[in-house]
Amino acid sequence: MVSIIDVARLANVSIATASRVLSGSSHPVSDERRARVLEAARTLNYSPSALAKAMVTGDTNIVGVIIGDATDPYFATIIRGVEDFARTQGYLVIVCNSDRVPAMELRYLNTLNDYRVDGVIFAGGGLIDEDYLRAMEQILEIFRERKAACVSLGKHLFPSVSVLVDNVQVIQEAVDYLIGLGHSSIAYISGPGLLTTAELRLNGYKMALKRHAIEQNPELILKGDFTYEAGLRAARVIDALAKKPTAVLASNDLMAIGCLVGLKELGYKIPEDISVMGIDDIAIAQFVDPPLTTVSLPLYELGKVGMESLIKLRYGEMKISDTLLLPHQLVVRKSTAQPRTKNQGIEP
Amino acid sequence: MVSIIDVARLANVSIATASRVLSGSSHPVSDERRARVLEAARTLNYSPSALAKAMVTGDTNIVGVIIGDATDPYFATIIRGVEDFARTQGYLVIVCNSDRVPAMELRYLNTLNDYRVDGVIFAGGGLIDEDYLRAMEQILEIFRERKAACVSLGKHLFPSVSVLVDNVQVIQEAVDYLIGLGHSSIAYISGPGLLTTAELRLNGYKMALKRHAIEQNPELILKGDFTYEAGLRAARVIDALAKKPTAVLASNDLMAIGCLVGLKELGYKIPEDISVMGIDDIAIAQFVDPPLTTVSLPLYELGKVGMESLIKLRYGEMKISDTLLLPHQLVVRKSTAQPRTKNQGIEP
DNA sequence: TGTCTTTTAGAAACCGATTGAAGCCTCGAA
DNA sequence: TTCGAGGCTTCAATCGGTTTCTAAAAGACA
Repeated sequence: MVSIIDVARLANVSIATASRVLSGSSHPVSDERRARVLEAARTLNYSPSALAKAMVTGDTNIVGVIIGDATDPYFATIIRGVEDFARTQGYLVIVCNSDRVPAMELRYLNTLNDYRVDGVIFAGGGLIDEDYLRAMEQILEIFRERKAACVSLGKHLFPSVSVLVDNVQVIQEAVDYLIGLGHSSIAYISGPGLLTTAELRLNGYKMALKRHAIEQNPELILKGDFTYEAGLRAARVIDALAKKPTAVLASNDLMAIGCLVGLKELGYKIPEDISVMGIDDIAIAQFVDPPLTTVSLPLYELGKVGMESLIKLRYGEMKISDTLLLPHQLVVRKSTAQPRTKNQGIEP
Repeated sequence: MVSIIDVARLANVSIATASRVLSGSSHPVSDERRARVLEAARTLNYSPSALAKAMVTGDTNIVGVIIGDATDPYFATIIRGVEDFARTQGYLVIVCNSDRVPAMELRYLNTLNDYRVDGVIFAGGGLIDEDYLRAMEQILEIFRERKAACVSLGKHLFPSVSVLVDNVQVIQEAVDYLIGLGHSSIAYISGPGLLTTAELRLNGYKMALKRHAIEQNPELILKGDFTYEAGLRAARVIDALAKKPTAVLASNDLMAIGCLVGLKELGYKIPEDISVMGIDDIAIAQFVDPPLTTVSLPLYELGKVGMESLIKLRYGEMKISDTLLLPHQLVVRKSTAQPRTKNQGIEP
């Protein structure tokens, strides 16, 4: 591999001079020597070692992104946002699929620290787990000492810049919309209990019902895990219910779609027999039949702004305690409608 | 940041000894000193610099993956396969969204080379472009000199280990299946012309027709670009045709789904009025209505085997000229059926 | 001509590891 | 007593850059 030494030798200048020309230093170099260095670099096909540079300057221009699963459109869109912005700023992105397993996240974080990444972005909601949090705070302390940035795109229980959507509000608007349509028996498919996102969204559901003075029915709160299959299972549970709801709100689109497909297979007409609604507005949502009513979250933007915040945090233009809130929007499609008979779900 | 020097000092041993126990060298170290080093590393919260290590050993344990777009389920699945296997082998994965723009790919490759990645994986088909190829071969020559591996998951026109599916065969089986159903007027939505994958698939279509002695109708070959929107447009073109086909084969699922949705909007019943079929079997394919008949490609496996090959290539267990062929499988769902009236599409 | 700036060049330290070669004990054999 | 062999340790070179600090050359001015 050709090094800066070879370039310097060929150009007949010192290593220092070669470095200054090649790295765009502000230190003055005569035009004549500058040209010689550039010429030498070109003929030798010189490629400066980013590793060596990182060792001395202290920053790698690499960031890590911890996601649940790249095949989940939710995370895929976030990644794209992160990477697009990272590229424009000269950063490279390492993607880490943790499947939301605490031990996996911690292992990744240690490895990323070994590589001295300039920062880490946590996509998706935070894990609620004592041991995890303790370990997390310890490793993040090391990051902080290194002045590596920590950004999370969702509520996390450790210190980090947060780029958020108002999850409680998101669900409340969804429930408001369904109630506005005339529904009062609304099933809810929740996310996994140990995720902040799931907890917030469930709270939103409960608060919205309370605000409308609708009594909570524990039977209508179904446990899910944000996967398509969970939605399918929920459909079967709903089908087996004595008093069926007139609408189902899933806490993410993947489950909503699973539920929609499951209900259709069981003979329900959507939205005539039952309305189905999701959250997120992933790309698939518009392709299913009927197209899914949902709340659009700024997934791509979340990634982009997250990456932007990471850089600002590094340059001292933001504080670790800063929080950004991004807007969401209700998207009405065809999977929701007025209930066939008013209150049909409540009165047996 | 605490370095190995600090650990050595605290353990009261030389740096060399500290390095030997910390890096798992085979060089003998007495149990007593070994224990002291381990203890010191733990109390200091020592995190070995992977950068420094990479500088001296020459390998970074980082690989780059060049994809079109992370939000395309096709690439997302491949990435997941790559990353899952990479992790088990101690590699980190840098994801590069090139949108298949030649200049973007080249830029990424240069950057990845600056970081001295151990190898690069090209996901998806190769670009057909003279200038691109020339530049590509030049930069890949540098990779080769560094003994960095180059693997492509699809046919590329530069030297690399290839992990492939038989694209021609895939399409032929799809066409065979449609013809077996009784179709003889089959529209085809192609991919972008400058992609090997698109070219191969189109050839497969033409060869299959020829084999069945069906005359090619240029009107039925529609230009697409592998996006959902291209499928929508194709639906409108088909609708405007005087002699309508009885089946549409899209060269990927995204376009098939676009076409399916588009045709439904135009009032066609699928599959009664017209059969629609895709290629890839991305996850969405089973959620659309009707579920899409397609050919399942081993996307995850492609990524996994690709990463595996990269490592084998590095260790001399494979040659750059090696090619692996992975199996595909026809998946019949509900979007295809016998044509309503035999030969309706051919006789006006 | 001598002195004082201003430019520009280069020598050398440093980032944090790995590793080949050399050195030091200790023990057993001659 | 001397020598050789093994087992551990350590020294120091190395990877490929950046940057501080010193110094030389050139120009300005009296």
